[in-house]
Amino acid sequence: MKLSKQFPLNALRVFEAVARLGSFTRAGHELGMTQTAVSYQIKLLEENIGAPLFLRMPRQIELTEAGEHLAPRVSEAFAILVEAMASMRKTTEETLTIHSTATFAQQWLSRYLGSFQLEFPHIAVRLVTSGHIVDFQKEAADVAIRWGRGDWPGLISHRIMKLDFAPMLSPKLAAEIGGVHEPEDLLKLALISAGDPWWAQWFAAAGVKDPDLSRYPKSEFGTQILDASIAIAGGGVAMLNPGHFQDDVAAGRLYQPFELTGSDGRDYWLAYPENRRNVPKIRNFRKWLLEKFDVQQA
Amino acid sequence: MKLSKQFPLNALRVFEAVARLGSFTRAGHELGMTQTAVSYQIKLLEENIGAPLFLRMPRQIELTEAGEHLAPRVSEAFAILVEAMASMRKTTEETLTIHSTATFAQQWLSRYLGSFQLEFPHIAVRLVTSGHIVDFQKEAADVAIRWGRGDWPGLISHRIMKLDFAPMLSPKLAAEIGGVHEPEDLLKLALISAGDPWWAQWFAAAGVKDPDLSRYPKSEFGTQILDASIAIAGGGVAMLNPGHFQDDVAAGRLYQPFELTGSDGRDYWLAYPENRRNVPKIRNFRKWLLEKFDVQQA
DNA sequence: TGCATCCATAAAGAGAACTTATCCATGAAA
DNA sequence: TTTCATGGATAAGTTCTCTTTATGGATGCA
Repeated sequence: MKLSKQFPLNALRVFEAVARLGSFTRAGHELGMTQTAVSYQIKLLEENIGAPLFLRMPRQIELTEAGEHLAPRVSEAFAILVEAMASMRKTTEETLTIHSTATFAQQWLSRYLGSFQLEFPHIAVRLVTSGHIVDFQKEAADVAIRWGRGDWPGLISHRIMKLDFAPMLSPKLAAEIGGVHEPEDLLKLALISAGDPWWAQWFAAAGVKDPDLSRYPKSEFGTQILDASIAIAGGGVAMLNPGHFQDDVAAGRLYQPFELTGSDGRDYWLAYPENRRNVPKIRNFRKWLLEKFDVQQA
Repeated sequence: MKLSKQFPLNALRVFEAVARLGSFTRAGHELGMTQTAVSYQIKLLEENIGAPLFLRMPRQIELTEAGEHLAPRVSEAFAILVEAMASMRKTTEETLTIHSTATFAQQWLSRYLGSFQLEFPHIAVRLVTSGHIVDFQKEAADVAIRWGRGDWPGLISHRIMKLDFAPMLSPKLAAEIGGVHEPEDLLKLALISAGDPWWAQWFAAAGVKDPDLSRYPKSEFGTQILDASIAIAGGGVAMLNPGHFQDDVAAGRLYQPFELTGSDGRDYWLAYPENRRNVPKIRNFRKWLLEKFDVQQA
């Protein structure tokens, strides 16, 4: 179906109002234009069709046969458009799409999102976890939780969590080797995702010279969640973000032998497009999230 | 349902084309506008909705979830509008509404209209007979057959038949009184619609002095058809337009004793609004009608 | 590496649509 | 009957949306 540029959409909109209100003047009033403009549009439409749509009586107008035929179809079509646009606006206003790293989603969001829903029951949340960094141009995302340096152009970023890391293992495994007292003790155990640069960085910070990490398998699992699962199962020592695994530590599933944490200068950030900072659902989410992390807000 | 002036109808039209063709450039081409204009309209719509409708990939675009949701509704609505307008145009282009006097409709149009339908099979004819003079402003009429002086402002008028009149009666009735030889003979018979000024006018033209028409009943029947029926039934002499009753004369039902006809300067005219003279159905009807009456055409 | 394709942006221009001012016709009220 | 209020039509001038022109950036293809 082709809709040429000269299809009189505006005139039809005006016609709909006039047909419904039975008056040029009233229609103009509703549409926020003068009676003259209404008259002009109706004339345009009548010329386009080639037949009068209204009978001009002294102090009133009446639909002609043609107008009587056209009116219901026009209002039906416009009703569909209005309804479609309304539902569109509603869903975009009321569903918040969060892109997040898998780890953050699982270890943090999944636990606390409930309180957000309670606080903002009319906002539906769609949580999308993806490995790659979100491009707001290309994905229908409202906000993203990323890690990095927070210097993304066009985005507003709030640091929500320091991304530091420390070795963690199951208390049982630690006991098996008579406890972990010195950083070097860790080298007796399997290092999970040993290829991760965080290992070398942490050992360097701990003053361990030449830990020879090359003798461990180089496999990497990509998400801390997996590393953590292995560690909890006693499969070795994982390099994890303590902030994410406080619960497991508290429950005795994981044990962090050293306070020392490493950091590569990258942290967790909440980010969203600068030009959408005032969209209510985004503002609400930002406020809620930053409060949870006790971040000073502007 | 209210459709405010800023409801983005144009943008929706553009959106429909883009969604269907999958390209700003192609949509612009179809709509007869540049890619830039399409881009502008889509952006407008996206701002109005508050969510992107297309994912901008390097060399292609893709509907977002939102766009995917909106597109079918929009095309449905526009399909209804297009269909309604098309059927509207079609019926107004293809049905010709003729307003006519009852006499002309019955005595002339009803007999010859068939040949018009044969010649223009795609034009449907609606024939409306009405006593009052048609106001093209107030009635959905395309053409009118009227009698008068042809000097109606805003209308184009073609004289199609002289409106003259002559006494007519049934041959049988004429024989009963030994034939009608002199105008005075008519006064022996009942004069139908004797109050009609045409009687006085005709007798004056015939040189009959003081016919004393007041002794006849003053009843008038309004249409020549009725007068004619009475005359055919032998109920008296009627003052009729010979042009309308040629067939009855030929068939021996009526008899016109004198060649002399009266006229009050008013004739039958085909009339239609000046500004619609080039509407095809009107042009076709005018040509056909004037040919039937051998009228010189411009 | 160069060319073609496709969309985005900025600035300037065109033209449709709107407003102001005025008129006309009619019905109701004085 | 005259006057006033209502509702629409018309003409001319103006506004402002939409469009185009010009340009740039990104990507895929040869």
